[in-house]
Parts: sequence; C-alpha cells; structure tokens
Amino acid sequence: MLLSKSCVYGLRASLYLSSKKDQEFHSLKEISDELEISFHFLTKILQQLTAEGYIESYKGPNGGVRLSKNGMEATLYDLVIAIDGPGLFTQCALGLPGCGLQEPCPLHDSWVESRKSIEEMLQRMTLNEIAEEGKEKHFRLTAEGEFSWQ
Amino acid sequence: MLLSKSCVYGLRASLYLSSKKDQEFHSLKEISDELEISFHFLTKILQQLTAEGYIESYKGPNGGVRLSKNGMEATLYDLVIAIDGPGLFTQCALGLPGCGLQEPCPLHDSWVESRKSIEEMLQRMTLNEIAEEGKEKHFRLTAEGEFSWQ
DNA sequence: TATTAATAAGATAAAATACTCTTAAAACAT
DNA sequence: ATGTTTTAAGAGTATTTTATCTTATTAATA
Repeated sequence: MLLSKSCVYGLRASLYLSSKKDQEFHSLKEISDELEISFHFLTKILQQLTAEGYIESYKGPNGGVRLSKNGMEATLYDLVIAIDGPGLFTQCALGLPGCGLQEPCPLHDSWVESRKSIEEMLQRMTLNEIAEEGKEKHFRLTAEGEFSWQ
Repeated sequence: MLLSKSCVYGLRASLYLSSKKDQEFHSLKEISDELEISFHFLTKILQQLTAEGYIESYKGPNGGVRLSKNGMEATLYDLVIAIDGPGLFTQCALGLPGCGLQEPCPLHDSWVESRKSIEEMLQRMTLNEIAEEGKEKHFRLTAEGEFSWQ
C-alpha cells in the first residue's frame, strides 16, 4: 500500500473537516461515526496533526476539532509527511540506501518519475481548494458513499 | 512504503539471478550472502516465486535456484503481483471500496495516473532486458553497491 | 459548584509483517 | 549405502502497525 492506514484516516478526517465550510468544531465522535474509523485510533492520529499545527482542538462540551488556517492552506502532501514521514518521497523503490544518480538501482530513473507524479497528486491543491471542488463533484470520502459536501 | 520488504527482497533476488547469464543454479546461501538478506526469510519468498513458476529449484549438493524461461520473460510487475498481490494496482489511494469513475474520491483521477506510471515502471522491461541494460549501466542491487553484473 | 461532554495521553491488546529455528525431503558425491 | 549439501515446509519468535481500554484534563452549562 502507498499510504499507511493511519495516514489514510488522517487524510480522510482532514478532508471531512475541510468539507465543513463553517468554522465550527466537530467532535471526534461525529467524525469517527461518519467516516467509520475507530474513535480512539482516530484520536491518536488527529493529535499528531494538532501537534503539527494543521488542526485546532477545543476541549469540553461542544468541543472538537477544526482545521487551522495552516491546515486549510496545507496540501495532502504536508499531511502525509506529518503522519507517515518523508520516506515515500525520498527513499529508493528497492530500499537501497546508496541509490542515486551515480549508482542507480534498476528502478531509479522510473521511480523518480513515478514519485514526482505521486508528489504532484498530493501537492496539486490545498484542503481549501479540494473542498471547493468537492462541492461540485461530490467527492467520495466513505466506503458507502453516503457522505455529502456542504 | 510502496512495496513490502518481502517483495523488495524477491525482486532483488530475481534481478540477481537475471544478472547471471549462465543457466546454472545458484544456492540460496550465495544469494542471501551477496544481497545481505536473511537466508530463511529469502527461502520463503523464493518458494512463492517457485510455486508461481518464475523460478526453478534443484535440491541437493550443487543445487540452488535459477530463473525459469517464464521468469526470464517476466516483468517486475509480475513478481510484485506474485508476492504482494494486485492491491497496489487496483485499490483506491484512500482505500475506499466503491471509489471509481462515477463516485471518485478526491484523489481518484490523479491516482489512476500515478498508478499507471508505477505500472509502466514495473512493466517496461523483462528480467532478461533489465539484465542486458545492467551489464552496461552496472545497476545497484545492494546497499553498499559492491555487486557487479556479469 | 457539580455534572457532563469533550480532547489528551498512557497502557494494553490484537493483528499483520518480518524474521528465525527446526526438521524433513531430495539428490549428488564418495 | 552413507553422508553431505541443498531446498521445502512448518512452527515459533520479534517487531511494527493497528486498535482498544482506561484515566486524566479541560471547559461549558445547569
């Protein structure tokens, strides 16, 4: 798999938040229910994104999480780095430490290309921009697809 | 990571075998030593490739493994499918089962592109063809790079 | 101020992946 | 024939990832 489950959960939750145009806090219970992600597990992942400043949280009744200004301007690439680390974008496809232009593995050149393609996929738009497009195209965020962008 | 460790080990071992132009059997000990892969673990992985018909094995003294005719004409794509399964090439980047053209996730279109790029990387050449190129370009197959194509 | 609803954080458990060890089976060599 | 070298296969261990459970902390509201 390209991204870890943690990472995918983090992206989907962030996209969920971006889909809510209001600036309100949404509880983790709501998010985990809507996206069908384990509540406690999601908690952990969003704590990472909170620590990185992409998400703001508020405790107590009516508390929850929302995207920070930084978060709204962040790309999925930023979130992937925050959760999975930069490995996907820096490492050799065969995991060979010294691999590079001078002494490439058989996949090196092609992988640099493919990797760029993946980077572009994740960097093309900010969460805000994806949310805009989501309103038109009604992007899927759940398995069943019973989710609707506001 | 794109490919599992098992898969990477399997690819490297297959490339190693392809680099030996002779039709001789090479012992797993030799391969695991040269590529610095755990002997027993490599055994398991190559057994899968043997079961799939990409590798031929021979027991007893002077025994070992070599690429079958099928194996020499196989691409890295075939080997990845044999070890990791087809998931990488069929699944949604966000792991959403129903994702497709009609109800795409935010990454769908781009991911179809990136995925194609990865597929092309793995399908571009057969092991035989990579071996040819390897002789010219001395592709790296180890961390240290003290490996040489024959 | 007490209760309640929410996140934060740590400890634990389960599952998947990665790796190791042991024994069996095959086939060559002497 | 016997011993040795090799792959084959199964069981077992370790590590990492994923998931759950429990307790603490925060803040609104009644």
